[in-house]
Amino acid sequence: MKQTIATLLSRAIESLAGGELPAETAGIVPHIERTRDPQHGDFATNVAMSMSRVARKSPREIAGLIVAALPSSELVAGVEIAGPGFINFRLAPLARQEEIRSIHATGNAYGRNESGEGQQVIVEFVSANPTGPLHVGHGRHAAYGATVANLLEACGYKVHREYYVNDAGRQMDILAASVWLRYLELGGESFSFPSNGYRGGYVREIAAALRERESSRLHRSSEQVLEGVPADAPDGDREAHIDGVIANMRGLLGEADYRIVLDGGLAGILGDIREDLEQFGVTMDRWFSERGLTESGLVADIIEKLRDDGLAYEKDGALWFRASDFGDDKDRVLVRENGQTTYVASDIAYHLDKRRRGFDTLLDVLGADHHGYVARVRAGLEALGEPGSCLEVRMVQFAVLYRGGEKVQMSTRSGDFVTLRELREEVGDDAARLFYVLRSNDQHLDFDLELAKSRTADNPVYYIQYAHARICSVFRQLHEKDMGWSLTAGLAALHLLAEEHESALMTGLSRYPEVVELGAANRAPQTLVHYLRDLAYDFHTYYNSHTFLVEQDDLRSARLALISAARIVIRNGLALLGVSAPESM
RNA sequence: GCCCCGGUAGCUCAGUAGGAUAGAGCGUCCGCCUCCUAAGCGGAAGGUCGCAGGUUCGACUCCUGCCCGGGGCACCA
Repeated sequence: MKQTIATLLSRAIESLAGGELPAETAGIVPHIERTRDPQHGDFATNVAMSMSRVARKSPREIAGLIVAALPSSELVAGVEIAGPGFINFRLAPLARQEEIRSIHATGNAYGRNESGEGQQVIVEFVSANPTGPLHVGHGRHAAYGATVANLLEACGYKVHREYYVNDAGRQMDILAASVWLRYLELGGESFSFPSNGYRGGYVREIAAALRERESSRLHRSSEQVLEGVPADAPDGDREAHIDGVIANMRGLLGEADYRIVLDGGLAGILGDIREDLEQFGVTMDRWFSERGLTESGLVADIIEKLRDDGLAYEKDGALWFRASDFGDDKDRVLVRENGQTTYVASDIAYHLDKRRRGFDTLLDVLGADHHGYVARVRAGLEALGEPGSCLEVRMVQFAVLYRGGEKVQMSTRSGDFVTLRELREEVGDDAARLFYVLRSNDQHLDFDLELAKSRTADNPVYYIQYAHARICSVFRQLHEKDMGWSLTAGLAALHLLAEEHESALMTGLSRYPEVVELGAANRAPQTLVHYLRDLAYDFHTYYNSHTFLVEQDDLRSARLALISAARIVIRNGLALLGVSAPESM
């Protein structure tokens, strides 16, 4: 619909450019928006005001020229110049009727568009360290990333969803040690568990599975494990303590068996995360292993390249990347004094790999606490000859759970944190998916558990779903009352729908494609949620003021054609959000 | 100290490239079920868009400074 107006305007401007308006105005793409006040019609453009400087004419004068040059259209009922130079368009009822026909004709594809022009975008999100189950913060990343990916896909982008698995580094060694120690406990050993180890119940489960597979083959005595290990906190140093345990473990088991324990822990946790996400409606196209990046030699390659290009230097026994030459605050270590590469090196290699796989846009969804990471990865990409602008980062602020006005405490220590799985079980997947994207990603989220569970109008999930269920219910009533209807007849009789509530609902429906496009362009799923709430409102008001199942055949069919169009749009919108559209509630 | 996010109605938040009289939900107050689901609908009250400058025909929106809240500034990831 908006497109129709855009086309008319462009034609008018083209015909004027080089004549009554300067030639430069030909290329101007008019900005068109919905009016806020119905008195101003349906759409408005400020194009006359924005070109007044170039055209050296007053906005109202330009508006007059454009309006005069506008091709006539049966979809536009009126055009007027208002205020400082707005051009307002009032749509003919036919335009809204055509949109309802279009909804029925395109069905599940209604709202999809090609604004993405087939650009390849990789959306990396969640990417939580595989050291334990996902918690509620990751849930927001999952819901946000998945919804943005869905929106982009609906706009014709080629989307790839990816989870970067940090399966290298010290925290994996700590995980391996934690699993092994629990395994030893199951074999009858007793000792105090390292304060720095992973204490969650899931570690015991993984240890039990390891026991199942390996029996007592990997058993060693606690004396052997703790031999020469510095004391743990509070008396000693917890880091030194766990490192000592890890070192002994590697020595006692040998590298192959050490790897068996570590991989068992990794596989157990990743399996859990994957299942959790899939049940949450979030499916990754690929789980990209950090370790694989090192093993393939890419990390070594980029380090060598940077060194060869003079973009890395030795200092204090480490190898530093000149990140500050590329806009970062300071230079970054690529290779530590101990010879190990850093996560910065892996991250740069990883993002270069994304580019090599052909992605135009690298969209990273990161926690607010990772914003410092952006400058160094971008610096790395630029140093390797890639445009820094290909990296787009969206921050997700923290989510805080509330239960009846009380903040729910979350602590990652001691393993009593609230997991995503617990949240999903408590409020349900639909409520969780929608609540997570209810607010802008830039905004801290207060997640009210009681509200998410409540079955009242306050709860946007139920409010929207209820509109869908109600429409389905009307069709069930239709059959119970033994009345009939015909979509063809209904679409032919749409001109009968002249009530205020009816045109409001039609206008609401016709906005959907614009909302999808805008939501994708701004990576802003909350736009879609707010829209669906408004649309549900338009429906509920209509429902309350008019009976659909009337005796008059053509009117009944027209109304049912309208509400079934609403059903299609609600269903499509909820699908993008990953929320179900129940037929009854 | 530097960097990132936020500050809009009592509360939680929207606000599309700078546009016309700043919106929604909740809460508060007043109404509506012999009728397709009251998980709903109608109405009312409620604002110095953190503060101060600047840019222009026009600023919640852009720029500068300041105040408040959250987060980050590792040879951890």
